[in-house]
Amino acid sequence: MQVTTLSALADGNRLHIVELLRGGPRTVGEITEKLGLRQPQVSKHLRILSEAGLVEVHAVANLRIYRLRPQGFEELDSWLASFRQVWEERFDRLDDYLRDLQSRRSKQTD
Amino acid sequence: MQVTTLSALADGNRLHIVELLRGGPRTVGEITEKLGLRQPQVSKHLRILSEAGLVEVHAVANLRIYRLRPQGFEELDSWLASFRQVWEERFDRLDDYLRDLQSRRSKQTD
DNA sequence: TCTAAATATTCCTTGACAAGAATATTCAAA
DNA sequence: TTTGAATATTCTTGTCAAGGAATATTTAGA
Repeated sequence: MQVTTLSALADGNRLHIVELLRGGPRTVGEITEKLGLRQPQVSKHLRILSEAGLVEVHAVANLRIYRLRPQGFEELDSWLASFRQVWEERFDRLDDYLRDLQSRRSKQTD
Repeated sequence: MQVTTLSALADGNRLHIVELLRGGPRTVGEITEKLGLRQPQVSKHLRILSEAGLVEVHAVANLRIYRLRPQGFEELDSWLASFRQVWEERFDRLDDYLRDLQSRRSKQTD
């Protein structure tokens, strides 16, 4: 799992941007207005999301239309999926671990 | 979606800890050894993961056994699921958006 | 060509966070 | 009860990232 993807999402404003874009493509100006931020900050956040592969741009005249980029979320999704499998198969291995621990300790005292 | 969850995961060392714990419960000492970090840093990282609800502790004597806490990942999982739905239903709404844009612009020139 | 709108970039300052070092706490065993 | 092992906490320092302000860039239209 890439840290850059998670770092990009680990910010309130960027999370808001992503959730706004879930409703469809948006212009920088629209995002700025909807979130009540200043335009330069929005551009900076979009750059970070873009470098993480989570959004992509489409230029029309002097407008920049941003939209989500599903591939950017895929890695995160399959990473989480791998955990789901672990939990379903052998959810709580604490008991096993405690037994192991017990036997290791009794060996020490041998 | 909680920022604290994502922030907790947005760190290389903590990601490693989580992936190590995917293999089952581990002691602070074991984590320290496996990751080649210093013990205090591991305790600090575990505290952050713990406060984010991603891991939980079980105390045995002077050992602390940490394990993953599935509920902590659930929110992230269902958040991602909500995106999956959006993509499957109406993946690329860029064309629609561009049409809207076009019509809005032509109205301006009227 | 000039202007205004939309967006990106740069520079600066401040706050948060990670690592290091030292120390405190808790527990089992002698 | 003292000691050593396992773990947590505190304090300090350096680094990085976010926001603010100012400015650059691009484009359509007059």
